Amino acid sequence: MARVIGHIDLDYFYAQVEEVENPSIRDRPVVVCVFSGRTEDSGVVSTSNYNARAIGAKSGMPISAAKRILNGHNPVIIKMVHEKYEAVSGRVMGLVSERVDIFEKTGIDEAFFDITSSTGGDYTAAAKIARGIKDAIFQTEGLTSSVGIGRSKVVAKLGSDSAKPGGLMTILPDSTESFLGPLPVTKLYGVGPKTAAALEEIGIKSVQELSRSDVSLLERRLGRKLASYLVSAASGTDIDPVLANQPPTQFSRIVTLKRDTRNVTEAMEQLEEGIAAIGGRLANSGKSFRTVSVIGIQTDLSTKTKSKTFDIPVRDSALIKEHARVLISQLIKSTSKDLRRVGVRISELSDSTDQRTLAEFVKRKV
DNA sequence: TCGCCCTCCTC
DNA sequence: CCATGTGAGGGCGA
Repeated sequence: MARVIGHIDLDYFYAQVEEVENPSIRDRPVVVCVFSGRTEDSGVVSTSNYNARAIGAKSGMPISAAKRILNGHNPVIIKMVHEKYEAVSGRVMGLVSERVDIFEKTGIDEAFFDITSSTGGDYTAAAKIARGIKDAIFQTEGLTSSVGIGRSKVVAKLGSDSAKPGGLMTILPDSTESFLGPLPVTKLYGVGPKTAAALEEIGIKSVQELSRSDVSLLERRLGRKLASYLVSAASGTDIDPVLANQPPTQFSRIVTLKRDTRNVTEAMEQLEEGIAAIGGRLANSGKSFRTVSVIGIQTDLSTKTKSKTFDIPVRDSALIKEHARVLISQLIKSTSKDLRRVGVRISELSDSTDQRTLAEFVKRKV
C-alpha cells in the first residue's frame, strides 16, 4: 500500500503572526526584519506578506533596500521577535500532532506527518484530515496554512509549495509522475543555485530529465549521497520515513559585530550572550557535546571555521567559552581579514548518562 | 576520525 | 551600497 504523507507550511509565517496580532495592518505591505544592530537600518528582511512581495520586498533583502522600494506604499516595518513566533508555532504544531499518526516538526513553521495507518491508504480520507487540520489552525490561531499530500516526503513538500498560499493539494500515487515531471529541478529540496548550475551543465533542467538521468554521471558531478537522493526524489520514490521527535544534533549562535575587528576580546565580549544561551540550551537538553566550533564571517563575507573535538563527551558549559576563545584566537591568526560576524557551535551531541565533567569522567575511568 | 569547507534551507 | 540567524548534511584531505 502506498504511504500517505503530508507536509504543512504556515503561510508567510512571521508576517502573518504580526497580522493576526494587529489586523489593521493586513492591507499594507508588512516586512518582518532582523536588525543586526550595526547601524540604524542594517539587517535583512526575514519574511514579508504578499502585499510586500508584490512590490518586490522579499526574504534576504537588506532592510534599507526594502524600505527604498516600499517607500510611498505605507509599509509596516517590524522587528522580529523570535520567542513570539516560537510560542505560536508550539500551539499550532500541537493541533497538527494530535490529528495525525506520526508527526515530525522540521522548522518553526513546517512539519511532515504520516497518516497511512489512520486513512488505510485512502487519499480522500487524507484530504479530510488535512482540511480538519487547516480549519483547526485557522479557528484557534487565525493563521492560514498550505498542505500537500502525497506518497513521499518530497512529493508532499512540493505539494504544499504548489498549494501556497492557503491551499491543499493532494497528489494521488498514480499522478505522482505527471505532477513531478514538468517541475524545474530548482523546486526540489536540496537543489540550490550551485546544484542547479551543475545539473544544467549536463543538460538537466526538469525533474523528468533528472529522473531519467545517468546515476553514475550524477555521482561524479554531485557526490554519491546527493545523486541517489535526487534520482529517488525525482521519481517520487524516496522512502525517507516521517520520524517523530528528531533531537537536535547541534546548538549554535552567531552575531554580527558592532564593527569589523580582529581583536579576540572584542569578539568574545559580543559572543558572551550567545555562549550563555548555548550553555542554557545544553543544560536544558540534558545532553553532552564533544565538539566546539567557532565560525568567522570575514569582511568580504567569506567564512572560516575552527573546531576542537574532545575524546569523550562533556556537559560542562564552561568548556564552551574556554575553547571558543582559543579557537577564535587561532582563527584570527589564520587570516589577514577582519571579522564581520562571529559564531559558536557545539555538536556531536549525545545523551548524557551519569558523567559530569571531563575531570570526573577521567577520574572514574582510571 | 578530525578539521575545514561547501551547499542548502526558510522565515 | 548592502548583505541575519539556526541547523542539517556531505565531501575531502590529512
